[in-house]
Amino acid sequence: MKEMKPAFEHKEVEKGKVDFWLENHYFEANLKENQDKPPFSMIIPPPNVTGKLHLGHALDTTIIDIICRYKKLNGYDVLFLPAMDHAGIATQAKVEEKLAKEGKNKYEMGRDAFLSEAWKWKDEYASHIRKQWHALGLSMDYTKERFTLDEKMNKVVTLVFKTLYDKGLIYRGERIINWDPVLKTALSDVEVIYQEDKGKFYYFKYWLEDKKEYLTVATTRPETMFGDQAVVINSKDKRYLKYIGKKVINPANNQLLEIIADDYVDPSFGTGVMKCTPASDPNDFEIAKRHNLKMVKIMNEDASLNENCPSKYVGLDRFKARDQLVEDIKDNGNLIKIEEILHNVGHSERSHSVVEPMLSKQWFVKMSVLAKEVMKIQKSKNKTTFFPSRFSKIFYQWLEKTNDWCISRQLWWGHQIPVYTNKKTGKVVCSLTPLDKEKYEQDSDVLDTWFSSALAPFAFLNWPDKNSQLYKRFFPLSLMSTGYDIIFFWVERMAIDGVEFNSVMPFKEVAIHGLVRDEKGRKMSKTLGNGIDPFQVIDEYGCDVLRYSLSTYGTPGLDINYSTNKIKDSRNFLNKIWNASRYIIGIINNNKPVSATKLSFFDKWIISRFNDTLSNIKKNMNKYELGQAASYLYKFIYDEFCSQYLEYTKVSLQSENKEIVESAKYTLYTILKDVLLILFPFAPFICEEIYSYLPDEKKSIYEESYPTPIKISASKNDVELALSVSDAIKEIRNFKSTNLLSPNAPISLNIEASEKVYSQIFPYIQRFSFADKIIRLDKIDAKHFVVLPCFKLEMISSDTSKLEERKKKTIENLNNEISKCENLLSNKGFLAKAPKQKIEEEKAKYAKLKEELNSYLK
RNA sequence: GGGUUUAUAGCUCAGCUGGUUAGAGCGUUACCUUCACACGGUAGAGGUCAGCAGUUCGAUCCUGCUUAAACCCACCA
Repeated sequence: MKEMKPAFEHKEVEKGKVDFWLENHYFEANLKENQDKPPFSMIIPPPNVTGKLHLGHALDTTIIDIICRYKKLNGYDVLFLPAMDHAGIATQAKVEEKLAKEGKNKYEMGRDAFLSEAWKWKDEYASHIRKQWHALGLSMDYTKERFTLDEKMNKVVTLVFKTLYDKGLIYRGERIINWDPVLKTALSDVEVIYQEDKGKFYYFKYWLEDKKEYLTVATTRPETMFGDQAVVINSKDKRYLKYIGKKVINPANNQLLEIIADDYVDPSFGTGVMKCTPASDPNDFEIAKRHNLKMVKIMNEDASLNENCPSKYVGLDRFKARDQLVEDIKDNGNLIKIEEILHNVGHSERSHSVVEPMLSKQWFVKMSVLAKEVMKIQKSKNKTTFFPSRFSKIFYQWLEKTNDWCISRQLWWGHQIPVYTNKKTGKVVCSLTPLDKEKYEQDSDVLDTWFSSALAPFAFLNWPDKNSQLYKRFFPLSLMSTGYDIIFFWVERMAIDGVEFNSVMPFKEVAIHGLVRDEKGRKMSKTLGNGIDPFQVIDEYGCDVLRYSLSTYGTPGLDINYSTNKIKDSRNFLNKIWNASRYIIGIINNNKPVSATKLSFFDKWIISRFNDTLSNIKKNMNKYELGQAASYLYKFIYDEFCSQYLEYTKVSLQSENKEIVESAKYTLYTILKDVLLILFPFAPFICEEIYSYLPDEKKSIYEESYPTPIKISASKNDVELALSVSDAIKEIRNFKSTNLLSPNAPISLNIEASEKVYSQIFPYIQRFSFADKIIRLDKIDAKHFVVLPCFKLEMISSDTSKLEERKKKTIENLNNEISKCENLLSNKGFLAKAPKQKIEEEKAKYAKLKEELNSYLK
């Protein structure tokens, strides 16, 4: 028989475990032998194939893995499906970056050659990610891995696109979109991050034609003045009414602009006079539509100025052009002032460049129509439940006001839009299959990455094949677990497509978690250098420690401040379990105890504590309150099982009565095994390892099922006796400590108890008090003693001052409590209105306190 | 402007639909190299539950306001 090491050594424990689980198909769903089990399904939020997984991924996947393992132990046929996301923009940017280092350029290479480079990249990173999944101990069904850009997915995407297109829910239109001038693509609204930037507010003179008067117009983006088509005032703004219909000179290019009235303008903002640049601002665009203004684009794809601007500026970058123009206007005497301001500026989520609102022809999904269906379901009893519930509101409110979704991207890496234009006739066709390249030209754009990941809950289960085993058995998903940061990106869109194509929400429940931050609550970032690499934690402390520390120190929906402190705490805890197990396994000595005919009161006490703990843990696991569940487990294992029970069994194990010894062994063994099963979802490696040392058990802890309450009832007397002994030992230790006596200093004790009680408690008191003399009395006749539920204890000492203090304090506390009770019980309102049970409890408490106090005063 | 969250021990956080002597870990003090564990043990110290009102027999918990912090959405040129 192999021996357990004296400390938990993670590398040795983890070695070969994942392979062992894989070989035995423990991660696989939908196996024949599990067909009669109820299904439970989740998918991983597919990580981007752009690089290493970070701590956020580790948190996300650990939570899901814990839930899946828990469900599996509880008799479910669990599908935990792995997948990766092609991450259009992000991956293309990385591949381009890599090519640039090699001196290559995508335009020179051409689309096909570039895509083959991208696929190489994908293959490389996908294999990295798979290794990392294993390192994280994720029990996903690796035989069912999916990728958002594989061929099967392309068919689904095309079908979904065409269906929506035919229904008129996808359309092409020319509108102001968010343009990323670095990546040279359109972005959706959610891909734009607004942040408060320092900027300048420039005030210019717009002279009237007669050059006698001017209007003051302020702008933050002077370079857009080349696209100005009008100057706008509010029709109720008396200051400017007289100018309506007149013309002013654009100081940027000397063109005449008509002064028009539109109620969009806020008279109280700035000067109340606004310039209108229809092709560079969404609000100006709307005004222009109302007034039939021309829409002149003034920028190229890279946000340099185009030929619609004076030749001096053509080709200049927007910010250089801005400075140049301001200089030039200043030289002409038309600059009034420049104000420093803080304003919200949109940045690209990927390139971080300043987003340029720009007129552009793009593809859109009509969200309002689709969102309504989801809202309808969310108001019905078929709604998806959110944990914590407040996210349901956030989810719903977004649906209420979401704008159309810009889904086309000017990239190559992604699902190409299945729309073709007849080269001769110009007729536009959406087709499920590619059309003849001679006759048709396919739209060169690809779809937003989220367009495909939105289909994941059903597409990954082989939809549209509705007869597919996976789809039939596992859709809708039982639970979706993800961070609150991608509710809008992903959860909303999954709901929208899920409902449109399946008529039900694609997941029954959603559990939202927070983000991982550093110990001071700051975001982890490269620039701050405060990031923690999960794989370094695994290397140093082990996967179980990472998993335990990530999943148990947080509250659902709130951010977790992660620190080495938490890592070490987790390591210490797991080491504690390791050692307790080592101790128990040593006692068991390869003979599985089977009978419990003579349980001691401590055995019964720990069993009742275990049953309570189990019930609390289950309650919280079922609400996905992992931290809460783990804290019940921690308290039980550390304080009750290890610190107390394990110590107390040292008495019963030495008994000459074999039944008593066997019963203690039985209790130790049974609880150890059950505790391992409860801990297993959190820390699978160490639990599987310890389990392998248990005699006569199954091949793997994976073949066990979740613990049920241990069917041995403890009476109130057993529990009180256990608590009395615990308290007595604590009192003695406290006495020694406060008197600066060493813990094993001899002491003489008198105990007032019945013969029966005394015989039960004596061996415990003796062993843990190191008493050299204990005498049982019918009545303690001393000044200083301690009152316990089952007996009284007198510590004999030459210096009783500390005992006196202690007793005084105890009596004081009792008196405080008693007066609280008295106040409550004499309160007429309380007696009239409080629930009867509460009143009874309070009376009982009062009686007990009073009795205890009397015992001291007698 | 709209919305959400947070405020509990020196630090990081629990407190499970209102009644507890308000808890844990780290840190800290004293003691212990006791035969599972120094990645340990024992015993302590440490809290006006941000503030003010209200509801209630009773509020850390519910409501309102105030203060402080974080986040999300929308956005004014």
